[in-house]
Amino acid sequence: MRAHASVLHLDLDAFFAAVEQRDKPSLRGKPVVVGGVGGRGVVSTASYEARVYGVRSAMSTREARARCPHAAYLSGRFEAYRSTSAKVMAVLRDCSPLVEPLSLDEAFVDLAQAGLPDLEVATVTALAEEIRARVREATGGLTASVGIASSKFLAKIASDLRKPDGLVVIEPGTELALLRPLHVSVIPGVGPATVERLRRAGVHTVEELERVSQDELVRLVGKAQGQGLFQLARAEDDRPVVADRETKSVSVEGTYEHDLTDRLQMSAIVTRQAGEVAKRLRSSGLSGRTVTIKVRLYDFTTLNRSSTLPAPTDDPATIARLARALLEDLDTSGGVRLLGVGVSGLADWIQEDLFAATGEDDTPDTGTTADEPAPEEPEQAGARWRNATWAPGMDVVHAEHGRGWVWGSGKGVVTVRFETAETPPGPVRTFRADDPGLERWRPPSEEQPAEQ
DNA sequence: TCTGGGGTCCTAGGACCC
DNA sequence: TCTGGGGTCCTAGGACCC
Repeated sequence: MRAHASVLHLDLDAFFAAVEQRDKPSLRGKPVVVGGVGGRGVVSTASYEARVYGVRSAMSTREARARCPHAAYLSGRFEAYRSTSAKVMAVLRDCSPLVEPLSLDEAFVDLAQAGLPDLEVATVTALAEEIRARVREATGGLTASVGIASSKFLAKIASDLRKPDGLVVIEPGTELALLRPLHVSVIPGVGPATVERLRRAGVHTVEELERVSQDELVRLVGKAQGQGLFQLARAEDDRPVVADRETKSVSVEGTYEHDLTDRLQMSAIVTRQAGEVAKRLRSSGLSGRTVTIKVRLYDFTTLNRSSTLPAPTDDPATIARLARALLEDLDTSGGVRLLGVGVSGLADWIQEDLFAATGEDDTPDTGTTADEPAPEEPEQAGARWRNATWAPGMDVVHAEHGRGWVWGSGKGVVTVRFETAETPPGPVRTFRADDPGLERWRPPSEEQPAEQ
């Protein structure tokens, strides 16, 4: 917690719906619901006119239609939201270099970096009003709610207190008085499951939370969350505003109007999704080692299966093969309502960079000869199959080879075998890592069926 | 024919290594 | 022929956020 109220949190009001009303004047003043419009859709954003009828985010669109049949139901135009968001973020970055976007419609701004003459309440209030006016101007009339306080935690709570189109500055020294009477659910990270656990322990308000020992909180909700709650209940929060947070994963998923039962169709879907993930990875200059599929069964049971490669990839065929192989191992006979593919373990370098760094000599430069024991850490360049991703220091090789994969492992030795997504692994062969035969090895590809 | 899509973070168990 | 402790990586699931 800082001595001054110098953390600002900005939240655009009913953002997606507000963009639609801005761009389509006939929708202004009327209930607008943005979200999935199909039979299994949910509400993403409801305009304030729709909220009057009890329509809320995350509600099924079916229920929203029952509550407010005359609303306009729109599936959303994310390009418009992205470009509008970019204008808002530009306004914020113009005020302070330290801006942390949380989503398209939310961001923290560190006012201690804004170059203000001081951080008194009157000064930051004037800046906040200026920001709100500039956001309105830059976006063609969108309103924002702003909170300013001595920490991220309190700034976020403050921006929620006077929605929509509100501004709340929590004066330093008054934080606990404001916080104590509030319900624990105002604390970010406290959702339905945590509310229920705390309720059973007789805890409803922040004031009651403050009376629980740290050990007891850890027992109730786990180590990380328990320690976090113990601090937040005392308004203790020193988390810095962080610009440029790195992407950790990229994923694509889809829920289908009717449960899927056809394995071939599912296979085709994850192949397409893998392609979309790869495209987005490439457009961001990213690649990742772990491929995950997500499968939601007919009964809403959700399964994740993942597999980690020895080196990052952004190759659609590699991601698709792995995703299909993971799908093969699941029993989907009861029907599948959702399928998804994701890549995590991201690096901002890709295979080619790794390769370039390890050298491309035709003859691996190794200090060992054939009759010396293999070194613990092989120093020669990796095997050079097409798209190979093995390099010195790595203990597994993974490479694309013709119509299948080569897998192998070892320290000083490399064990290789050939497989495709559709066939079991072929015979195993072992080479010393510096054996030139490794370079010449070819899979028994003629025996392998072609990939679909 | 309840229950999206894109994310982040945490927990827990097992494998493996030293 | 008994039995460690710590650290890291991987996998699976769950809570939560917008």
